[in-house]
Amino acid sequence: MLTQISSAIPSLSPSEKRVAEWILEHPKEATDATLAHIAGECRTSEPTVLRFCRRLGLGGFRELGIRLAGSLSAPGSYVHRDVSANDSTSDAAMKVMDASIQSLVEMRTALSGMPIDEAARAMAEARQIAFAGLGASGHVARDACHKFFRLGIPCSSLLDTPMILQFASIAEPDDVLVLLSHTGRWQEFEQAATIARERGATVVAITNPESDLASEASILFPCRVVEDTNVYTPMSSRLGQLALLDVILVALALVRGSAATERLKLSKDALLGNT
Amino acid sequence: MLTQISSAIPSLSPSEKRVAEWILEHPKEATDATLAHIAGECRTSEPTVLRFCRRLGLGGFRELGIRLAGSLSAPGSYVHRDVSANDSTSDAAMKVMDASIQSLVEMRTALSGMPIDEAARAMAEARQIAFAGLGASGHVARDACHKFFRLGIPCSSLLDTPMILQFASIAEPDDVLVLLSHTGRWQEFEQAATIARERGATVVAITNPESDLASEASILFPCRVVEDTNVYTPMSSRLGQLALLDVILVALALVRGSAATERLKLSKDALLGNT
DNA sequence: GATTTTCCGTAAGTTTACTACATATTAACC
DNA sequence: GGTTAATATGTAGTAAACTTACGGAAAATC
Repeated sequence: MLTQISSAIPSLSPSEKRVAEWILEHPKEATDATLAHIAGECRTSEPTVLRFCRRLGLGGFRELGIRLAGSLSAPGSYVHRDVSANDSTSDAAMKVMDASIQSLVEMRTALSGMPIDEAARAMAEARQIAFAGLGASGHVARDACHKFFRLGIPCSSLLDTPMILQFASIAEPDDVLVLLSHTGRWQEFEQAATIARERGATVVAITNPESDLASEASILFPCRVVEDTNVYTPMSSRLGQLALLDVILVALALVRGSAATERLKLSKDALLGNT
Repeated sequence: MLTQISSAIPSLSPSEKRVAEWILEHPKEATDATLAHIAGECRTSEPTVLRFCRRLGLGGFRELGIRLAGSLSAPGSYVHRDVSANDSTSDAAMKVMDASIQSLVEMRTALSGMPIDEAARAMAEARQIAFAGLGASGHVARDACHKFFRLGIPCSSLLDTPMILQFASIAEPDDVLVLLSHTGRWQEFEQAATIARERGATVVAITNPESDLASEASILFPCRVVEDTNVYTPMSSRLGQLALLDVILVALALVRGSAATERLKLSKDALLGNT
């Protein structure tokens, strides 16, 4: 918002410019200021201030305060900043946490465009679900397997390419194969997806939407990879994937209704006070 | 602000409670809503809404919108609200993500009180590191093992109690044993910690600070468990643990300096464009 | 069962945001 | 250089918003 204002300054009329500058200098004060107050401070009239708001694409003056307050408390919160070798440990720690939080926040906003319902419905009727992933994604697959298993659905995790291909070639129409891959560049994944679909199974892909794998999937969860140029930065996108699977799990539990809920409860009770 | 509202609910009168709940359910809408609109939605009168604002320590209604807008884009805007059976899928999805983000944010603030430096130094000089965890924590252990291994340090993951005890009983002074347990109530963990310490090894515990295990550890990372009463809510604290291990990893890399960095880079290059 | 306290809504008052119109100022063009 | 068009700015008014004051109802207390 503040940057938006400053970039709009050149195209503003003289008195509107004064308004813009005053707001940039006193953003805090501007949030709860009244139209008359700002007009007075800028030695101009109320309609001018209002016109200034309109020119920014705002609906009215009230919206200015809201938007201003929003971008005021947001500033730089959880931006992804690279860790450098001469950071103190606590600086680095904060940066890593920020990056992780950031990736979850991004995942959250991306959620609205994802076929969660579709996936949940497909899984609800599945005979079995297999989660496939290599390397870091393998851990996610294993974790997912463990979680979905608690709903009472037969699950397995496939952690190497031969296993994945084998599963695909014996898949049946009511099986669901979930493929986890950050870039989607392993050719074997694409192959497995094709084979499994030919056999009528549902293929869910959690991967880069531009990859070949993505185009082969029945249901696609697009997850863009953040280019990690920095060596210190760990794969925080992995956290996003884990959270995404949590989301799908809960959606599935909702679709399946009371039976699933009951199973979740039982497995939770069995552990009560442990792990 | 949102957390402030939800924590104030018990001390509110019935109709004010309705206002609070409506705002928590429609925080976005509430930012630019008018007094009359909220009153209508909650089937109450305008003064009631205003009194609600005052009770929160706000100067007036206008301030509510501002503060709300602020905390919506701010760090702590992700309140933990339980998923209920009649939530829509997308509502539930958002709630799950919010809970996950929330747990990371909490972890972030807790970070300052954690012995990251100490752990990193101990690990930097270690002959080997073992990560132990059961169930869900087992996945975290395996994940950690995989990550730390990339620094060039011999690592192993211990996923059942016999293995953990065995490791403890053959541990050597420059070994590091990392014990992962949400509640810290498994007695075997406590035993393992005692044995390993007797043999001179360093025991790092990531667990509930009130547990017996916590008191046996050489280095303690206190992680409080959120009492998950709701069946739908998955263990989002697991994400916090994963992120914490990322943090320790980076700290370790910083302590070890260029050699470790180089190894990280190599293992990343080997995967370039994959996984 | 009476009395006090708290809660809530009606109605009035005041401020605030917004609109319509009029005037000044600048820019363009003949 | 004067006239016209266009834009920029201000004034006045209006409708809607926020706030206050007061009175009645419900709940709690004695």
